[in-house]
Amino acid sequence: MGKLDFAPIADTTRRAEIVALLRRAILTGQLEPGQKLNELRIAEQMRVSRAPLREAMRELVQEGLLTSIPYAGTFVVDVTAKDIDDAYSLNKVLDEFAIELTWPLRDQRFFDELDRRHEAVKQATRDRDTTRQIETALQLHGLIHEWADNSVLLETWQRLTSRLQMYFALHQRARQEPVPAEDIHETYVQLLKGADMRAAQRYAREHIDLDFEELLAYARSLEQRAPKGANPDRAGLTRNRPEGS
Amino acid sequence: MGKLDFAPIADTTRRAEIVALLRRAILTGQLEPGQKLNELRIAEQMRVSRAPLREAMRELVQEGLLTSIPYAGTFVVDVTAKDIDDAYSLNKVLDEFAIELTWPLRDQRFFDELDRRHEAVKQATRDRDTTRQIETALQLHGLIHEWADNSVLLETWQRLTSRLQMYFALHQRARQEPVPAEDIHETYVQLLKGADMRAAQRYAREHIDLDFEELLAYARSLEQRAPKGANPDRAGLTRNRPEGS
DNA sequence: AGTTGTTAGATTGTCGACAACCTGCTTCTC
DNA sequence: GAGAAGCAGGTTGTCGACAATCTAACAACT
Repeated sequence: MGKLDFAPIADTTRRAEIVALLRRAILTGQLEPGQKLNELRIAEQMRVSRAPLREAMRELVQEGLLTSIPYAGTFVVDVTAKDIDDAYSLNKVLDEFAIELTWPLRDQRFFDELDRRHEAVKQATRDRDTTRQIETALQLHGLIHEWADNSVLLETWQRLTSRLQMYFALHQRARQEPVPAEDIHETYVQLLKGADMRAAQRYAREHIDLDFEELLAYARSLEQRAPKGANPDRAGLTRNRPEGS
Repeated sequence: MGKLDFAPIADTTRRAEIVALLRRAILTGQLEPGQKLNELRIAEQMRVSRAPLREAMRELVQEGLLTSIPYAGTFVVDVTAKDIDDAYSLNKVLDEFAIELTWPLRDQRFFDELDRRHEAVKQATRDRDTTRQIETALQLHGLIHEWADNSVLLETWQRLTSRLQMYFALHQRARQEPVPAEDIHETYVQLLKGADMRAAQRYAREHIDLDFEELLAYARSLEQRAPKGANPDRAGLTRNRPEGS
């Protein structure tokens, strides 16, 4: 018999598809931060009952892309400069850790995949497809986390990435010019192929800092403006776990 | 007017209470890893409809305490030695980062809270209340993450902690003797009060390693045994995000 | 005997309707 | 006119029932 590994079959539940749809809408900025999600309206648009939609929203709440206030509504999380700062500083730590874990595991397949993803970024850049540019760049950076063979690290990084991607999309959408952005990943890729792990870690920090400053400045400028109407009044990020006693 | 900070009102939705109930059941080991959760049965026991129960389960799936296989069921995540190893190694990195962030923010209130939590651990130890012992010890360790003023770090640590607490509870439950455990946190607390940040970071690593080795050995011994019946056949931790194209 | 098709039972996924709740407006009172 | 009480509309939370799917047991066939 042919010894072939079949991929697990796709999730064919409405819930899973709704999650994918909503996530994409949030990450690409089609749903703006702070915006309220009307269950009835969305359910009708998707031709779906509210039950699977609500379950999907619960998942995204836990994923950190939505916030929920009982009996008031579910909203797209709103971006604060501090959130971005927090996410980035943690991201640096995770990157350093990922490089450390990945380093001894690098092989030919790793280098090939690295090149492949790097090429995808360059392609998106040539196409001036900014959304895809963000997506591919994050996938390139994600390789070290996938390769590190630490499921908890990967999961954590993916959560972080979701939010970062949202911020990036928001940023891009605000700027008129679509960020041509030369190939700023070349050095990063080369260092990952090289022999000096410390150098790679150091560069990961500095490189990330680069486009980060710009993003942070933008976030700060956003907060100067008056809070928009759809803003939930006190919907901070403070998840209250009733853990007491 | 009296300037008084009122605590936010409690979540009075069934969903939130169900989440709390289930989480506690999982974290204390009342629900065993790999066990299947029958929706109808649980809903009847809680005198609740399946809708809020399912939403609650979706949250816990995203929280990493449950895994779901469409049309097959939702199960308590099963513990592998590798998971524990992964969680711990990441935890070390996070601890180091948390200490770094917290260090300049330490003040009298921090020290007071540190002592308070330390006292809680000692009390639980005197009471021989192993479950509470785990809970309070994790709360003591959590202080640096709460104090670090980085919401993303805190959230990440809480996710990690949930799973670690589950592992600990499983471990404790398996051992007959309830781990009297002297005051192994004394040095840790003293170092956090001291002036040498590096020393505190170093000790956090080593100290954690201490009880970790024992836990890891237990996890490995678990994997020697044949897989139990209620085990979902191929329910790996691979969350598949259909992100493609 | 081993494999394949069928069927009954149980469980999960989804739906439409009702109840609880919040919001804004109107009305009433002073 | 200002403020409180009450009503109407809309939205979220919950419920019970139905549809889709899986599992296991049994029958039929090679």
